Amino acid sequence: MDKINRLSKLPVYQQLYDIFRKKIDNREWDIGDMLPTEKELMETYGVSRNTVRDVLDKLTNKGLIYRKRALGTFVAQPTVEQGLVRIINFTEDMENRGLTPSSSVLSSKLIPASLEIANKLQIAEGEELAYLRRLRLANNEPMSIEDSFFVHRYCPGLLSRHDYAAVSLRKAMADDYNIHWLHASQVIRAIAGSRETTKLLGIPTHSPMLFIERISYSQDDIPIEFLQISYRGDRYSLHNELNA
Amino acid sequence: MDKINRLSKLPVYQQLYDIFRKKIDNREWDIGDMLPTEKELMETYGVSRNTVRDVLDKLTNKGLIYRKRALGTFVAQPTVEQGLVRIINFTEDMENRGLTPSSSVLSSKLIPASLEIANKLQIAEGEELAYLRRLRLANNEPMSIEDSFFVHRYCPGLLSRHDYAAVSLRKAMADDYNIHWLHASQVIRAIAGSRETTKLLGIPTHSPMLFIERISYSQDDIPIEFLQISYRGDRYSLHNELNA
DNA sequence: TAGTGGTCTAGACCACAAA
DNA sequence: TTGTGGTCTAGACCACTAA
Repeated sequence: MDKINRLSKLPVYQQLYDIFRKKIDNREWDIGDMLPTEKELMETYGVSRNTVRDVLDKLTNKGLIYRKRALGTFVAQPTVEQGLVRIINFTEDMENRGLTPSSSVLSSKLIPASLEIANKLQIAEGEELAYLRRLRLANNEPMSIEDSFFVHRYCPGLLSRHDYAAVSLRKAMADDYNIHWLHASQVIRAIAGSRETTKLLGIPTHSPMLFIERISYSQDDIPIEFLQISYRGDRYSLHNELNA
Repeated sequence: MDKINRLSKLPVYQQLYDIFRKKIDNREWDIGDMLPTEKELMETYGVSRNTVRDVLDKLTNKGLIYRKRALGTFVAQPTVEQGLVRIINFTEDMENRGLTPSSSVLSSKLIPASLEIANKLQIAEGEELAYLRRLRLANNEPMSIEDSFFVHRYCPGLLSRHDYAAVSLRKAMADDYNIHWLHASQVIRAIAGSRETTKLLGIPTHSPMLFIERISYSQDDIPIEFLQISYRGDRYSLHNELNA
């Protein structure tokens, strides 16, 4: 049973957020279920209504729950558009789309940073980068080519630690180097696929591709990874919701 | 001078939000400026601190302001990524990018809904649509082709009311039919430009294009407009921020 | 030390949906 | 009518930054 620890350094609302978040992830509160009323939550956790509401507001903003006046608070259907809001990896992305992901490593080596990449990662030209090129598949059909560039100084030996056809880079960064992504900045474009890329994906030369470039920042707000993804235009699209 | 009207049907926080929003838009509170302290805002508008904070929280979530503990609250730099979060029109989008927008109308007529469009707009196949095709330019260079389809029943006579090379459709819908966009749902893809589209844009046939399809909903949550935009891949890209 | 935002409490009354 | 979430108040103490 989760309780609020008044002696913890974490604020009450943060602890409560984590508790609720876990219940939703566990399906203890399942999709469509009504949460306990605000009054019940106050009593269960011994906090004031404003604190409960503060937490529910945050979960509402994240799209995890929704409220119906006079009816209650409910667990929301997970949205599919998170690839444009939350950092998710290829595996999670494909599973959201009901596809089975797999990968193969095409290249894995240390290289010096080009001027362009050095600028994006705020490092010196020529600094050592860990470079990984992977082919991504969905239901065993090629979906995209991913080129990852890591500042090697922050994750020495990264490339030889795991087989990245099976292990997620995100997990390796977290477990081995205690680096967690805080946020990322990305640009989305349409390009004509290069001869090399289209050949790897088994599509005609110059086929249109959705091209994403992303810079990811660690919890200390340091840019660590530069990522280029070329998605097949015929298989991949992005969805999102806009507000007024 | 803006005051809170206690007799208004609008809640206090909503009025306060509108007041603050207007001050930011007017540059009365300019970018980087420190806002009055929470205490001052309480006194100026005669509301409690929680209400002030509630409003500042909402503005923070929208990215319009940011807070620095012990220092104050400040007006944020406008972000350029709003095209992936907020509904904005071509004019606003180009101005955000520092470009000068212009338009020309290529076609304007009533047509029956195809099955595909009828499904997206939740109407019967063959129902009358107002169709408008426009060429969009930035700094007098072609940027995109926009095809708009409106359910004509909700905006009879739309096409003959204004010259849509100059007047925004959004403004016409609001002023003439009292229809305001509540939200929209869109899909982003990379496609090869058709012979017709590329010719209109003055680029090689089959050039890659960023293709956006959007369904926009009125304040009553009724789908009113279906929009297809083909952006030149060499001139247009989307930026956004992701969180963990 | 003074002043800021960050967190939290204990109440109050209102608006809406369902029985 | 009952019970829900929506709005609002008045206060308290804490944590951080700058002088």
